[in-house]
Amino acid sequence: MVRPPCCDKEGVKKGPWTPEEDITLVSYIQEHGPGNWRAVPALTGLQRCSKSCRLRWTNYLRPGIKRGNFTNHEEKLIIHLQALLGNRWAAIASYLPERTDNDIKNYWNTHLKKKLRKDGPEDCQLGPTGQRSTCKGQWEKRLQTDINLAKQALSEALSFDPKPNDKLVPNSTGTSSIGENGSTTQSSPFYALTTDNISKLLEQWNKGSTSNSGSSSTETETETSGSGSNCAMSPQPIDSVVGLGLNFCGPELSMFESWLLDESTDQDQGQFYDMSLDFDL
DNA sequence: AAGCTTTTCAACCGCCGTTCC
DNA sequence: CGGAACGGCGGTTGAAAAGCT
Repeated sequence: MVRPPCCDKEGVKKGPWTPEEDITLVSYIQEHGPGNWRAVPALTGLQRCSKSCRLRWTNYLRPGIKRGNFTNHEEKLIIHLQALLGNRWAAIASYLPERTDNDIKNYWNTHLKKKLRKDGPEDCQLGPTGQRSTCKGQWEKRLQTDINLAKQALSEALSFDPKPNDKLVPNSTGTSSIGENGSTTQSSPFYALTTDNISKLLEQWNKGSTSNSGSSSTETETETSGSGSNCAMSPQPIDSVVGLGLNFCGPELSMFESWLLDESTDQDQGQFYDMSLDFDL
């Protein structure tokens, strides 16, 4: 049985929001806070469905949203995160608190996809095993495949006992972590890629790039400190990189970190692919 | 200047997982 | 426990703006 659309009622307005509607919604949320969206239309008198209200708030009216051009830094962050997480825009957006998932999604679809396609021939020449593959798939999709492979492998290797001298630093989820300086604290060839670790990586990168990335002269990275509140990479728990709680026993951190953070990713991507298949479990 | 095409992005749609009753 | 409702997410659409001829 197919549930009828939530807004499939008479008298429910669709289309662009008017300033008056925005004011009504903002006033309500200022008073009651966001949440309980189903009550919003009734309590505000807005002729909108609850979903529409929530969307308008989260994508447009919510304070702290940065609009306008994406900085070079943000762009690279999105590209890296998209490669890691796939089209999980909400997860990606959790690393760019000033951007909405919708914004990031739009930016990806309108700018970055095109950009990557343009750069495609180089990016897509080598597949994970080094052989040529079609550019159509794009390297980030193959990465996802690799992650899935790793997930499968991990489930088979659950009984794997770390060697005593594997200096993995367990975190709350029982996986390893990155040291405070952002570098790996262990020399083990295995490194558990967790949300926590990515957060730290990105945090490091953020710090580093604020001082040296400034390739975009029109918009500096200092924008991110504008609000000062939640613009630090909030490690708001996103789903594990590979979802489903997989702790990705992937390539050595230094390699992965290079791949993730390096400005020129081409070379490292290839290396990363090679490595992703090297740890044959 | 006008008409056509392309690009952008706000908003909608539908699915899915979670919560509530 | 099961069904309904809700909230959240990703994909898609379409109107407006921008660019091009």
